[in-house]
Amino acid sequence: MKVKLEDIASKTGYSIATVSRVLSGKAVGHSSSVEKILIAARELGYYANRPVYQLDNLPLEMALVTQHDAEEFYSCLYESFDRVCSLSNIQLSIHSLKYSKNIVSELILLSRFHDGIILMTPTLDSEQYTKIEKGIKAFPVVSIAPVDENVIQTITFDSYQGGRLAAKLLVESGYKHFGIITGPLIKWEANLRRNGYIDYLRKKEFQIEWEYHGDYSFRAGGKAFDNIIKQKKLGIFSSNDQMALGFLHAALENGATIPGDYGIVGYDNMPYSRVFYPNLSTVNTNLDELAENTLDYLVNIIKNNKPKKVKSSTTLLPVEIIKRRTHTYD
Amino acid sequence: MKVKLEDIASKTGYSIATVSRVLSGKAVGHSSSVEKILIAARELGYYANRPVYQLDNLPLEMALVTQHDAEEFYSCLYESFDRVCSLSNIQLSIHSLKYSKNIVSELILLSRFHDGIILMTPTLDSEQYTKIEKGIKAFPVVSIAPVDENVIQTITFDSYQGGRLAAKLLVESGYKHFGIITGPLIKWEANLRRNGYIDYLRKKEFQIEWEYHGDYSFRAGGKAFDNIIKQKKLGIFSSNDQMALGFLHAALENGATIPGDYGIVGYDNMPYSRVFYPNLSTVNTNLDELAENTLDYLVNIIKNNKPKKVKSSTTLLPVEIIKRRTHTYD
DNA sequence: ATAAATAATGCAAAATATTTTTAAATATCT
DNA sequence: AGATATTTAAAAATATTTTGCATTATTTAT
Repeated sequence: MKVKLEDIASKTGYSIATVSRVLSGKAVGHSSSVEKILIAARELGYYANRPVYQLDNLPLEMALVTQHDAEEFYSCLYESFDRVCSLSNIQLSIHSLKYSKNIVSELILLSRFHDGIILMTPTLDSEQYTKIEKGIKAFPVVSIAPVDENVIQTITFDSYQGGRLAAKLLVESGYKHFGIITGPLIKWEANLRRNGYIDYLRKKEFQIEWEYHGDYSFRAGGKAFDNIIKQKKLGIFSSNDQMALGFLHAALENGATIPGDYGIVGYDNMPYSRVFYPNLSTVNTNLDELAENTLDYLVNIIKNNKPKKVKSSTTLLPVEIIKRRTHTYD
Repeated sequence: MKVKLEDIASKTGYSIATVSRVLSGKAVGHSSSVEKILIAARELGYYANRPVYQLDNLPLEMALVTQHDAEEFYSCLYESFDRVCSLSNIQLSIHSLKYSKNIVSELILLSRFHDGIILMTPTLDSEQYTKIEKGIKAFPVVSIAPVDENVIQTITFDSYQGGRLAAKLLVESGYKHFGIITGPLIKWEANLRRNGYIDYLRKKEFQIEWEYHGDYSFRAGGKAFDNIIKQKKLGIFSSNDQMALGFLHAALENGATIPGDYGIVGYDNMPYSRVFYPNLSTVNTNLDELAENTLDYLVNIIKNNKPKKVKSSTTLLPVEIIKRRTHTYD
């Protein structure tokens, strides 16, 4: 059912005339009724054929769009966004487009019912982002996954630096031979992490001697171990914690010792990496910071009604290395 | 901006008149235009002031409402629902009301923009469910968390039976003394799991000698260990895997052996419980089955336009025990 | 404390916006 | 070719929003 002024009137107890005046910004003073009516209109999901007069403290509605997987990472990501939103009077909804046939048209639909969209869709390339950008025009969007070209405003972690830090830690620990378990290379951040790792090693005149392409799953970590070269003491960087733990698990099951036979550094610093035995050394990303930055950016665009910049830019949030038990060269 | 027939007309290329006839169900034959127009209306989010004529294969929009936490469980739950929805032409969105001040009014808002709602809000009591029921009237809703009284149609796992199965396993393994790490007792399923456990033990003329009230977090499991009675060989049931793993972790860190000093059985059969060392014995819940049952129920109500039953009922899905490494009496 | 000014509100008429219907044109099928 | 189905443009019917005016409430000035 369509929402009418009548609905807002009966919800608030004012007349239709008053509601009309408030919504069109023609109310003279600033009685509490203005706020009441505007909030009620929001709550009921009122859509007029002209922009409705807005107040600063009205709740915003944001959509977090992902390609969901049964990984701890997503729980943590959602938890951060949920909490940060609750502190900023933002209503968050989460939408997975993992199985979507037509991402652009779904995003356009989402843009009708939200004030802003946060994209966490790492498999999209710049061509698809361009289509999205065209489809939703001036609508406030920000991506929290890196892209190959700068089509959409992006706020994301410095994956390249993360790869470098992992390499640095393993080199400084004393490793001379190196391997990597990558994420799916269709995801741009998996490439960045890999490049950072390889580039640092190259600068130190090392190179990777073993590489396994995983899919971020625990199981892939185990498969990586089945595939490992057994002759050398390898320092290994895994593109996420889950694969690192899978590797660790398989290694221990098969009688290998870590650290000792292998050193391993993960990425994400997920809760379980702290408690899995031996505790995983990893690259920490501060999801709260990501959520705060992202939401601040969107809120700023929305409230100040700024047009989006013509040239999009990328903000890289710093990551840090967490030294635990699995990186040393014993 | 409000969606008008004109928008649908220009999107589909038909005239406003045709769109009007299709939407009001007055189209005579069944040309492909009927479907095209109805789908476009859906995609654009058209809301009329009268019910719009529906087709069987139109996508439905469902809201999964949770009280989100950074636990693996939620990733798994969402993954199941996301996958099952994609197979049934359902658009899923996820909403956390963890920090919501007014759950009822938010659900009413959600009901305006969705065809059905799935509630996973274990902290609500029957009084609050009654308010929800009244607020959304005949709108299709189903709860996947148990409630103390049957206010809303519920499809959930047999938590009580899960507690019984855990007790049975520990008794059959040879334990004579028992403990429990409960979930937050404000959540009804935590009570059911506890009751099932205690009732089975009582029937076998045992009783719990140690109890710790946790909050489902990993950390709570560790705290439970700090609190444990050290004199006896205890069989312990933890209300979820995460606390069981926290207990296990703390036990190993402190030199206890499991199984040996303690036997422990978890609940949920989360991915990590399979790989944590020693592998956790636990109660398995089939989330896919839950998603399928829940969505089937809602789709049936929506498509057949059935009025909801006056008396709500509860469907309990069976759970099964998974015997791994932590329940034996060595 | 009282009068004057200003603000808030509702009713109902007027103005708009949106949808439905009518009548005619065009396409498709037999 | 004739019958039927589909579609449209424009008129008619509805629905929704805005506005003028009167009334009441609140604030400000004296």
